[in-house]
Amino acid sequence: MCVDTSLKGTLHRRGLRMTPQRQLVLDAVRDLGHATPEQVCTQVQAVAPAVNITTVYRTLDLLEQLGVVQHAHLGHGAPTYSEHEHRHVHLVCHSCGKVDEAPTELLSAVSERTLTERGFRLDATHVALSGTCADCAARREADSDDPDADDGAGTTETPEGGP
Amino acid sequence: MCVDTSLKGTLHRRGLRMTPQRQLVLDAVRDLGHATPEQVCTQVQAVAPAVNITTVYRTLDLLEQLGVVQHAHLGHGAPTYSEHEHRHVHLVCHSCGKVDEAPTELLSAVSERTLTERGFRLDATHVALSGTCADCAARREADSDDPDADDGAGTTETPEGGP
DNA sequence: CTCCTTGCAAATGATTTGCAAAAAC
DNA sequence: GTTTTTGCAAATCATTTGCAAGGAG
Repeated sequence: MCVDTSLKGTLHRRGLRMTPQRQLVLDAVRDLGHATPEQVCTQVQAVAPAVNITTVYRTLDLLEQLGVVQHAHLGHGAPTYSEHEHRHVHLVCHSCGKVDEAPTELLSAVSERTLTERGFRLDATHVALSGTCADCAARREADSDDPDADDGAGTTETPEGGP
Repeated sequence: MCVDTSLKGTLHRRGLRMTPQRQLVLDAVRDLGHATPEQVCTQVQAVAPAVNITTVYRTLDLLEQLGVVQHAHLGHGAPTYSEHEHRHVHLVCHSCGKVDEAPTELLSAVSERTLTERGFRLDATHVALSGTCADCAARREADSDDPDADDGAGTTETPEGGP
């Protein structure tokens, strides 16, 4: 093997240092699949309570620069981190917040089209597709035909029609 | 039958009141196409400097509940608001931050597929597709063609504007 | 006149930064 | 021993909230 894929090797090649915190953060990201910095921190602190959230933020940043992890924006505020190898498209339900994953090839046709028509190179892994998951769609349909009651602030009525 | 589409009418139907601030915020959203609360605020304050950003946030929230505007998450932190009628898919360059728009039908095939395969109802208007725009792709290619290994750690380049 | 809205200031929540102590090499 | 990393606390940024004054119906 010419290329050392271990975290230690990747760090050393850049003159950076291996620390338990860095390994823990990477483990947490791998473990959680896709997680916010806070979730990663919680996971890390389950093993090493002394680890500060600041370190988690810094380490996630570093690991991303190293190409070991990547982040995606799921719609609301929090970015989520996952392994760089673990490429997928996120499907986020904006009703219940559930995050599902789909293969990146789901968007390959779209990707081709944006490239051809606009020269826009779509990055499927950073994409979060918003919508309503099956469960929530069923719940809504059963409840009433309310096409877009976002957070149900008390108003049951939405007079908007089609264009 | 005759649905009053004016802001005043929409408000009155709910027992809410028409104010100059509300009209200004709506005008700004329409004017800007897709804008963050801060950008909306700046636009509004160009006409009425006394309007507070708090009011802008509250008004955008209200207008969204009324179905008059909607927000989309473009990837980084700031949500952007646009008219509900003005439905489009956002194409965000995560290198230069430029926002382009595409017709929603760009995702119709994907939408159908997620619905059939998973019961997931895609909301194309809340979607922001991330990628690299034509200009930035050209710039990168000229620099060096390294599509997968997103190094950039030691280089002078900062791919994301950063908060 | 009554209740909705606004503006201000302070609270909140997430992320960042400066710096001295601790750890890695 | 030298340089990188960490932990803490304070700073920052965007957004929200409480409350009294102001404005719409």
